[in-house]
Amino acid sequence: MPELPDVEVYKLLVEGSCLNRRIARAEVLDASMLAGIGRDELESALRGATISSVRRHGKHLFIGLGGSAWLELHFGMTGYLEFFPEAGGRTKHERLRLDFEDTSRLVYDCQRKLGEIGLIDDPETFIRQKGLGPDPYAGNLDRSRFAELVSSKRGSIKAALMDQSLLAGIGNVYSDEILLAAGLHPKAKAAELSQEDLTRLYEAMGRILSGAVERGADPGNMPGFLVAQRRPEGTCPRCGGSVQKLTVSGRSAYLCPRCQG
DNA sequence: TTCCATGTTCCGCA
DNA sequence: TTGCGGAACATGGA
Repeated sequence: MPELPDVEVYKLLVEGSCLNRRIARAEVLDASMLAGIGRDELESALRGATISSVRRHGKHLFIGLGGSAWLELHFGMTGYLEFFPEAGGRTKHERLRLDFEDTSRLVYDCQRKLGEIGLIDDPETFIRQKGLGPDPYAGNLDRSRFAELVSSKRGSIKAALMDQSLLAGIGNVYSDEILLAAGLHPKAKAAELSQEDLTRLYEAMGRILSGAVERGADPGNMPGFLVAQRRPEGTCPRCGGSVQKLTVSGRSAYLCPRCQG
């Protein structure tokens, strides 16, 4: 589920397990996922590099390779990272494998291949070129700026939250979580929200994103969240009522009609 | 077999 | 100009 909280968890994983490790061997297992670089070029850029830092903006992860190069990862709908302390760890749909000198291994897996693997010089430039909006995690975006951005959109509030050029990192699942926590209907017009609505929304966003990261963004370990109820017969984690499914701006939206009337 | 899926991008149409 | 619906991408589970 690679939205902001998931990618933040991957960032913490790489920071906790790969920092200062030197890559002995890099293997691209599916070159069709590479963006703007060839297999040989990427593998040789990775080989011998030491992981020096990790950054995240929205749904993008940037792994510093020392010097001025960064490995850039996007996870599409099905991508994830897994770290293996021992040699030989495998996952089902490996697309990139980094073997460190101490035989530990980091695998990028992406079943549906809708993600992206790239090599960039500078995250700031990349973010600008992609046209990504500010990242709303952990106080990176203040309330008044958030209100200004959201109010500037003409469409639904759900579409606004998911617009990566407005705010980077919120996708379909977390937009639903945030709207339930704020008690706002996904089809409400962004530009028509009151200051009180915007404040509730901002605070709900902060709580949901931080809460999800604290729980490892694991749907099986997120009591009080809507994520496990995205199904027929799902019940609202706040009031116990039935969850409703709608299509909003082309995506499936789950909501509680009672809490989000 | 058909429908659906956490993302992004492009096209046509309001 | 903005936004929406639909399709495409690639793959697999229900």
